[in-house]
Amino acid sequence: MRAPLPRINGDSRRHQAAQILREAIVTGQLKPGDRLRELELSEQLQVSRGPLREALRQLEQEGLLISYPYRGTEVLGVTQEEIEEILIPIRMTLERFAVRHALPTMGEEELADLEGIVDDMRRAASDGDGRALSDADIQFHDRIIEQADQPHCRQIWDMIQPRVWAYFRRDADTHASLDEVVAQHEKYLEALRTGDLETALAAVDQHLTDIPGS
Amino acid sequence: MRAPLPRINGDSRRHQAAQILREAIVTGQLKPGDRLRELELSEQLQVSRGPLREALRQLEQEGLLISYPYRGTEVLGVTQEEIEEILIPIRMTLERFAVRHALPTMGEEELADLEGIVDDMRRAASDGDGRALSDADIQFHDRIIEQADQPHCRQIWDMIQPRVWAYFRRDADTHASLDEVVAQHEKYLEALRTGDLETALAAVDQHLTDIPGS
DNA sequence: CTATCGTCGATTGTTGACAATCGTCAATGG
DNA sequence: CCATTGACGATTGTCAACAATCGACGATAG
Repeated sequence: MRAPLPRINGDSRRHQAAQILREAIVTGQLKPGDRLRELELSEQLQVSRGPLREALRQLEQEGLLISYPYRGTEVLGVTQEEIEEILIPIRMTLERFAVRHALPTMGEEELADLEGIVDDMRRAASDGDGRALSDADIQFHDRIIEQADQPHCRQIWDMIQPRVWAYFRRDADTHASLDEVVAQHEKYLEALRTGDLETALAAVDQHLTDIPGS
Repeated sequence: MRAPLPRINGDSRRHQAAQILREAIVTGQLKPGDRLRELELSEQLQVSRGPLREALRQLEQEGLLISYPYRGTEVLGVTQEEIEEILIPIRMTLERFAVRHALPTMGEEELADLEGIVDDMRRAASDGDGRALSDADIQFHDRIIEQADQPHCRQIWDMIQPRVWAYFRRDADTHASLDEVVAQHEKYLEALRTGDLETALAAVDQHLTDIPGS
């Protein structure tokens, strides 16, 4: 038994549609207040309305859309206050929990994976590619959540993360400098390497306090 | 213009199906590990598979179900650790935020509404009706969240609350006494009546610390 | 002129049939 | 006897047609 080769296309149409729409909202192609019509979308995405509707419901639960019965679905915004007072604190709760569970199970292999992601971040930063940096950033934290292997933690994470991501990509151009983001993750990873829980948790707190969007 | 008379049946079939299944899971009629088949459910609920699937996706996002592609959907449990380390802290974040927003907008009318719910709780407690007490409890907190009128807060609340509810109704019979629950809410309501933010927030903290499930 | 009511187009809600995928188990070959 | 493979039944994934509902507009009565 070995790891399966990369799947041809393991994602259901629902999943694909959700991903495309999420991307469009997060990158600002779809702006808060824009109305979405199911028929139009299903034609553009080459997906029937069945799976599309399920995708819309999912994005609704992710806080990116809001729908009104018989009257359509529209893109929902997030305020800075909601980000700071709700979403970031929840992220902190989740990531602290995740680290507590992930840390004991992290061997050299897992740490090397994270190091690889940080390498990607370094490349992206030196290329000035904010988009690639952001992707790697998300991947870094995703990996930690994944490693914790706690279904509810993972599930709530998937619910919270898109809102934060959307906010920082469309409403807040005032990012930390690219290099700063890389440096922060290097520090975070180093704390994980010590294997000491308190050190790691302190790194989580500092990381999310300094650059809350990443 | 007056408030519309109670709707004949304003809920879509998706909503109805979701509500029935949520209730069944929360009350323990459906237990963790039980497998759900779409065709069977759609026959029992008299709903076609389309809306049913959307309902299943919603309950999946609420953390009550988990589904595996082409292999079915099953009821998901919650561990005590997840409740204590993730769900209760998140509830605390949400309810503190909600109180901060709701308090300034609470007039005599809103406080009287809450008082009415507490009356219901008193009745339920003296009847020994734990189910009615639980319903009123949820309604009490729902009302506060509603009053805050913050879409993301409300939306995440709806995501978190069913898990907590399910846990305390099926896994933890060790409740506080019925009268204790009533007394706690009386104290909470009184703190809201003062109109002082710090007093109210302290009440939230104490409330969720003492009887975290309510 | 104004308010009410009926009609209509647009859009979402629902359905049942069809297609794709998975796990199982028996047949086959070594 | 064991491993591999192929076919089968069960179940979910997808689709396109049909029904229900909403908001808007214009006709009509006062």
